[in-house]
Amino acid sequence: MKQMSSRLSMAVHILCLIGTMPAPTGDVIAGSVNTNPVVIRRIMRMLKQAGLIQVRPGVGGSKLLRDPDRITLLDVYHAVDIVEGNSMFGMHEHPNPACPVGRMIAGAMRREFDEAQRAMEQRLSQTTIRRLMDQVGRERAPS
Amino acid sequence: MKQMSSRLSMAVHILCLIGTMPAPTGDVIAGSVNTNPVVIRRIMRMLKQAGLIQVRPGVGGSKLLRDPDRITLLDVYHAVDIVEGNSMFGMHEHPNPACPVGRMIAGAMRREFDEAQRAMEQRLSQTTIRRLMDQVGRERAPS
DNA sequence: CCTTGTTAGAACTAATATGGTTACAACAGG
DNA sequence: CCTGTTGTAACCATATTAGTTCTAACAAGG
Repeated sequence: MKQMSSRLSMAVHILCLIGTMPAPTGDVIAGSVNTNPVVIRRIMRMLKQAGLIQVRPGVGGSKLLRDPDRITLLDVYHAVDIVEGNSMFGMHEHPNPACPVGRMIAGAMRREFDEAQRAMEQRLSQTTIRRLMDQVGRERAPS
Repeated sequence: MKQMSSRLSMAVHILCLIGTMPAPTGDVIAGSVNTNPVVIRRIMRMLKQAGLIQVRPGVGGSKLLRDPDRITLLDVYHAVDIVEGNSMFGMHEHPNPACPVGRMIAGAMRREFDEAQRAMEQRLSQTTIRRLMDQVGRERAPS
């Protein structure tokens, strides 16, 4: 299976940077993430639309619109990793309705997949950007 | 984000069919899943390699190699939905080591993503093929 | 032996998502 | 006005996916 887009990890990286540095520009962020500034801008637009950050056009610089204690990985996930229909599990769409198994299997599977996804999202919602910022700071100290 | 491959849902469908019908051929299965037989064979090869089913070449027909009580959705997931490095969360690969955040963020995120994935897999491991077969049978009865 | 129905799999295609890149417009402050 | 920045469209190379065509191998019945 294909991995999830790395947009989520880049977005978390971006938020941690904005929470740590004073108003970094897109180019500075791109330098830390190590990618093209346009890629950063694309993701920052999604974070903006989700109400997580504010960006000053023209003059540059961005800041968090919410306390990092109140931004969870699930918030970021929803902001940047939108899946059609909100279900990450792809399903074959036209099982044969003439077959009893074909007719009933889709609904039964959907329920199980939804539960599995809910478990993942519940875990993501328990980690905040603050927590990651703290980890970065702590590991940095001993040097 | 792109949805996961529908191989997982097709594989579950296949296993439920094999557990329900007596030795269905690939074409019959393809009829119920409503796709090309080669797609079915591709998935069945993975299920074979995982030791979940046995297929009789030439003469046709397949059967489960394990009691459906002992096949979980996680088993099927592992059989067909292999992700490189076993991590479903893609991460940007070269954060700038010259930046404190860039240097430390990858490990911190990896831990959180792994936990989220574990939560999902744990939930998948709690549902068996038998359970889905039963649901199909039960819902079919009232007709 | 040979016909038939099947599994096995290589090779190819169209559609789609993705990260990256270039180019240019809009904007704000000195 | 000049400069550095954000905003965005357009395009590209790559990879995954489900699907398709085609051919070979195989096993059983006649």
